[in-house]
Amino acid sequence: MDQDPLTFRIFNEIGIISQLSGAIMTRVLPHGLSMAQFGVLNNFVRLGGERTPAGLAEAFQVTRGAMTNTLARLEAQGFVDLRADPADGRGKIVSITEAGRIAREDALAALMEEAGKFEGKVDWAGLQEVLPKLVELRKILDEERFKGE
Amino acid sequence: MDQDPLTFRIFNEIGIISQLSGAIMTRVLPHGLSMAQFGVLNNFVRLGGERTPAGLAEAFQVTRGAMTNTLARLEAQGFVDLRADPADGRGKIVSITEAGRIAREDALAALMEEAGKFEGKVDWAGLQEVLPKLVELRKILDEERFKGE
DNA sequence: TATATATAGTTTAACGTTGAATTATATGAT
DNA sequence: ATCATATAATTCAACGTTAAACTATATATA
Repeated sequence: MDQDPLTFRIFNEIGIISQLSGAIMTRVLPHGLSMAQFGVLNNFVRLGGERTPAGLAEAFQVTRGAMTNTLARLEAQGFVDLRADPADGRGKIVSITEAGRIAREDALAALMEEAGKFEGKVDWAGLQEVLPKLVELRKILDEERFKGE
Repeated sequence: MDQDPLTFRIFNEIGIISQLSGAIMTRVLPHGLSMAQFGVLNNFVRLGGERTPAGLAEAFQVTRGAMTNTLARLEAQGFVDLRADPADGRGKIVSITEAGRIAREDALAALMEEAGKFEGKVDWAGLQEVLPKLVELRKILDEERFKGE
């Protein structure tokens, strides 16, 4: 691993961290919520208002098919509400339900508690410096997505 | 997103980068190789010798079921060879084939060429500082995996 | 107004993964 | 030597994802 070029090592570490953190979070989340589902609920609570499936898909960098799936599961659990868009026959409008707010609250608490276990172990100050560089890298990769279109 | 706690923002960026970089690499890889498959071939070339499926699974932080799947696909393409371990009736021994070496060579070239497109755009010097912090974070998450066992 | 093109959402097959169950073999304790 | 336990590998169902095909509706152009 040590002789791999920097690029690979970075992406390799990022891939593993993504997998491990996702596994930990999923294990901790209540109400059978996946990270994708929690993300949607959290987005609704933080930003308020309503969304279209297409808007959510774009916000989470995910295909519309994936968002259809996530929303269907959230709806089945009663955590979001889907209704036809009166202004656009093709569209739907998504909103969070009261049960969804509660689930999100519980989930946030569980994630925070889990994060607490890493306090002291992890150099958060160091990671604070890392964040902007990750953001920059993400934006560059993101631009590349639309090059050939 | 800006009001999420640092933890979430870090893991969120990492998750997106993982997804985007994986998509780009998969698109670029020749011979129908997935990243998982390339990783195995690359490991063989860099480190030489032979491996057991269990050893590979551990090295790549993946379940044995996943490695069984990856190896089956590599074997079907003729890129690795699987044979019974003469010293252990349960085990198998995996080795890379000549076709596997060639595929790995092609894949590495393709990945390098793609990486070249990001030269200049990405602040690699800055990312060099990021790497050790990612490694540290990964190790801590990794330890947590075995806590309750 | 008719027609072409774009967009919203869903569906489907395939992928790589997990976790749990299963089979086969090894190892260790009594 | 037997029996319990551990380990190697595989299989299976489920998940979340993608890409592509599809249906339905909107929009723009000729």
